Amino acid sequence: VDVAQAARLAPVYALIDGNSFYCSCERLFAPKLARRPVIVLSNNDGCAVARTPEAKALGIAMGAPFFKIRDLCRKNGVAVFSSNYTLYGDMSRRMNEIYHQFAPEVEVYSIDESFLNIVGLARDYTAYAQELRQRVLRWVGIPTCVGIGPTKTLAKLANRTAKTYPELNGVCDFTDLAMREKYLGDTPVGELWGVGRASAAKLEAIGIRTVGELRALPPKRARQVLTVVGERMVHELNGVPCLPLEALPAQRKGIAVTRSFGKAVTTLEEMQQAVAAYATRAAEKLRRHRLAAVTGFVFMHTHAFNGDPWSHTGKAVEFLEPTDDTHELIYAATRAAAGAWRDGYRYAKAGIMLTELVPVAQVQTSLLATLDRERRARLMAALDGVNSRFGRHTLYPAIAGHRQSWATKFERKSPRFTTSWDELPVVAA
DNA sequence: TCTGGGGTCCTAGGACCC
DNA sequence: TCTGGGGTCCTAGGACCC
Repeated sequence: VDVAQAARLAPVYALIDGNSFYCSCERLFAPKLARRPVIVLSNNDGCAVARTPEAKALGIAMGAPFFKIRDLCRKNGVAVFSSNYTLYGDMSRRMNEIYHQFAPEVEVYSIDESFLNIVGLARDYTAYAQELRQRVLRWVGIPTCVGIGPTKTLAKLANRTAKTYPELNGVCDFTDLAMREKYLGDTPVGELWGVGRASAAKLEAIGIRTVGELRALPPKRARQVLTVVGERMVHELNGVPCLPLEALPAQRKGIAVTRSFGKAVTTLEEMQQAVAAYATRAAEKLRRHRLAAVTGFVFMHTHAFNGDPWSHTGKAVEFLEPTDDTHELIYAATRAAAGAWRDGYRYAKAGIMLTELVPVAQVQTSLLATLDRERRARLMAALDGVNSRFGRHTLYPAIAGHRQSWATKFERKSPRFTTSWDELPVVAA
């Protein structure tokens, strides 16, 4: 294959994603669950965020609160897991390694979806995609589907089609006009990538219900109804690419660490402990991305669900110099938490959002700064080094707390089978 | 009498994605 | 008792600049 020549051709996008990805990761290490319904819960064991087809068939909706479906799950033998992001992240990394063997340009779109530009890499794109699926299944163990198209939007639709129609065997190619004719037209417009509830209602109001009808809309009209986003959509549906493959991730614009509490927080001391722990995590993320924060925001709020009085408060944080220093972030965040705190509420959630970020390499230092930045940076490097070698929570600031009464719930979490020596799977033979 | 044109930056809010 | 977290992009309007 002449990769340089292929790159000059109009792109052919392949979108590959894991089937019920989080559930498939759990099944991989629990083969007994192969035919049983499986769901994975959100943080704090709150809602169902991943379901196998067997679980969907029981009527478990995306986002269903777990306490409402607990009985249903027990009666039907549904295997229920907390989110295990370490495990899912590692499986995702392995899958993307394989994608790079199949295509020179790969865009990691989400933890379980990647776009590949496969133009010119095969005579028969469907066969190529099947080969890719087989290798991922054999080497990583995760079942996938692939959608192919001349634009990302069509590849997305093709992927959905591959999942919907079993006779396609997991691959659908929309560079093939006959395939588009056969499967595309009657798809409800709300299924389209980028059309949510609000846009679907606007389209409905002008009599557009299906993808086929939207495709026939004049682009200028689409712009009137759905701004430039709608205009791009119509072009993409007609095979004119407007969304390029982004192989290099763009610089992050914000970093957030926000969590629901496992148990309501009612004292400022606990709140500051939680906020310090979140600031610690935020600082780790900053350093991993080689970014420093200039401004941010600490917030806390109650839950209206159970009749608790409503309170949403927050306070800005600002740094004299951009920083990625854990202790500087903790100091600012705990002070902001004290400023935002109001007595007498049962807080259910808090977080820190860092909003203005600059690359560490471009930090403008202040004449007034008093910190010894170089020593601080060495300390942070040592901290990260220890935690990377011995596990994330080996070394942490005392204020972030050893006993965390408010800690987010993960009561049904599987082991980190592939990333922790203590949690390796045991095989009996 | 005649009163421009073109641009940036910031913010808030809405919408959407996985 | 129990309802997630972390992102991006677009628009409109105001302030400001030359």
